[in-house]
Amino acid sequence: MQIRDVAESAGLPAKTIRYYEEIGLVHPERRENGYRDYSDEDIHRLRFLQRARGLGFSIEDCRALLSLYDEKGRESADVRAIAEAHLEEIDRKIRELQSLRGTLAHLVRACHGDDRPDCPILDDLAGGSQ
Amino acid sequence: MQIRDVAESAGLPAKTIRYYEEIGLVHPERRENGYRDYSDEDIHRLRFLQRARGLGFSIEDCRALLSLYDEKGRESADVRAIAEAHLEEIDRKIRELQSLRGTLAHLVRACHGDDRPDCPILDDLAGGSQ
DNA sequence: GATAAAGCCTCCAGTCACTAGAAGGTCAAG
DNA sequence: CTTGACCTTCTAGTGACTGGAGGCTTTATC
Repeated sequence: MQIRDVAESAGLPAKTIRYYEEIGLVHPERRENGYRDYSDEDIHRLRFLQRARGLGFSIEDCRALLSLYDEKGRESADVRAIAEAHLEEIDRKIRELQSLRGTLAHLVRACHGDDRPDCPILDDLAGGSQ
Repeated sequence: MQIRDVAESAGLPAKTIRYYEEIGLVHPERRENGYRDYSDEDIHRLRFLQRARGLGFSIEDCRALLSLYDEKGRESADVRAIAEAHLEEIDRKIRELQSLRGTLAHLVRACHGDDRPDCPILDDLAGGSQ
């Protein structure tokens, strides 16, 4: 299968697929004319990547997950550890964003938002916690 | 004031302060020896940047906010518009992360996480929604 | 006065995960 | 035989820094 069809079937842009090859996540064959030729196995790996990236795993996480996937005798605990670390990271980000949201929402509420120049948002940014 | 002290007083690494100059957010004077010399005004702007970046505003948002800050006759509505757009962006990110969290937490719960090789996390990544 | 350490300068390269675009080869249809 | 849609490689750009090399200047110590 050539790159265009793989792109459609895996839900990834062709550029991205070439990039994944460059960093060693897939290794498609080449035809005589130099075109990439993807096996079912390659397509499978690309779908795996598409899903894992969609869940926010980093490329390095994906590399680790793929190698665990290749490994027949792996322990599910290893996979779970990666997923749990990622979950914690997500929780940390959510908490951070929520706290940020609180501060900003407070400032937006305080600003009258009309044609007058005085603005609590700028005032806070300029010297808030001094 | 020279860069080291500014860095401490604004809570930004010296490298970052030089970078902000490179992209035109501050314009410190130079001494005879070529060292940067920051005025109170410069330091003020850098603190402003540190706070705004801390609230997650992009550099371009910061540039806009600073120019509104400089502008005596600005309308607070302009500032509020930037802040509100940013708030929506934050809300969008929080929602996305929460949905992602749900999916991932579900997978982690389903995985027994022991020394056996079968693993619902990998199974899902490999062929989840087909 | 000599020297060493700390601090300043510029410039280049790297980060992450792509993405855009240029220049050129290949293939199928009309 | 030409057109147009593919494919290839290569380089450079994104955002917001960060690290490091190589080379001044200043400050502290002997």
